[in-house]
Amino acid sequence: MVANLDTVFSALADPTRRAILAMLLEDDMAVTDVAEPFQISLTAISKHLGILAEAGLISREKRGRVIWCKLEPDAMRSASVWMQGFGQFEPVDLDAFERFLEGELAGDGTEAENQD
Amino acid sequence: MVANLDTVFSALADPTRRAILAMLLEDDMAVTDVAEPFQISLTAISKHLGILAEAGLISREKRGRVIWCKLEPDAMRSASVWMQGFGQFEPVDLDAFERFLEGELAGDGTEAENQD
DNA sequence: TGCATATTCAACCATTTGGTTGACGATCCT
DNA sequence: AGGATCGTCAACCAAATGGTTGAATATGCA
Repeated sequence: MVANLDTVFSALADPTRRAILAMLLEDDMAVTDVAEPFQISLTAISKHLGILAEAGLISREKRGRVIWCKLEPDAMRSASVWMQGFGQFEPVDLDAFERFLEGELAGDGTEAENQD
Repeated sequence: MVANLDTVFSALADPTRRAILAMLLEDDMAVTDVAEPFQISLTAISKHLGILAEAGLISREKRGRVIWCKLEPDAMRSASVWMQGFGQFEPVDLDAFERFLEGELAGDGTEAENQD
């Protein structure tokens, strides 16, 4: 599975997929359970999981009837390295991260401001 | 200009736009000069620059006939913070960054490997 | 065996995306 | 004023994206 910047960034560009990653940060989950909080069909979630797996951001393992989805945080490394070339971002600020996650899960787009 | 994760990540998902950002890392550039190394039309480049500006990743300033494009690296901070919540990535590895940039500018998709 | 559950597949649809071309407004230069 | 240059606009197009529904496959359970 090749994780190139195209597939990683475009996988991360969708809010549903980012929310799924945030959920998987807590624990591994079955496809059905991943789908539970969303309003869209199970098929749509299955497609999102396929895109995340294609990007290397998650892995899927079938045990019995159930496919377990697991976060693969390493896949973000290439993207992270690329971005850090553009500036030294402050060391991880977990409070800021919590706020972002909350904004993400709340589903609106009010995460950050930036001048132009 | 609001820089939310949707617009930032989807702006970064396109290789032409990432190449433009890498060029602007060297110096501010006029639209025509940004377009020069690419095979696509000036109009297409202009649209890419609009998307980058909309995401807050660059700013544009008109001086005379010429519109100068400037990197705004701060816009990546929200995305960087989000990603770092998924794992502690090693401190900036400039050699790795050079390799990524070269891969990007060469235009093929061989930047990184990742298991699945 | 037979039914229920878990997940994907196939076909379809509307919208977005990345590109094109031709015309246009704005600015510089002589 | 008139021509060349810089950049965007408008209209169009093909392909990709994110969603749907209905059917199919695979597994667990009684």
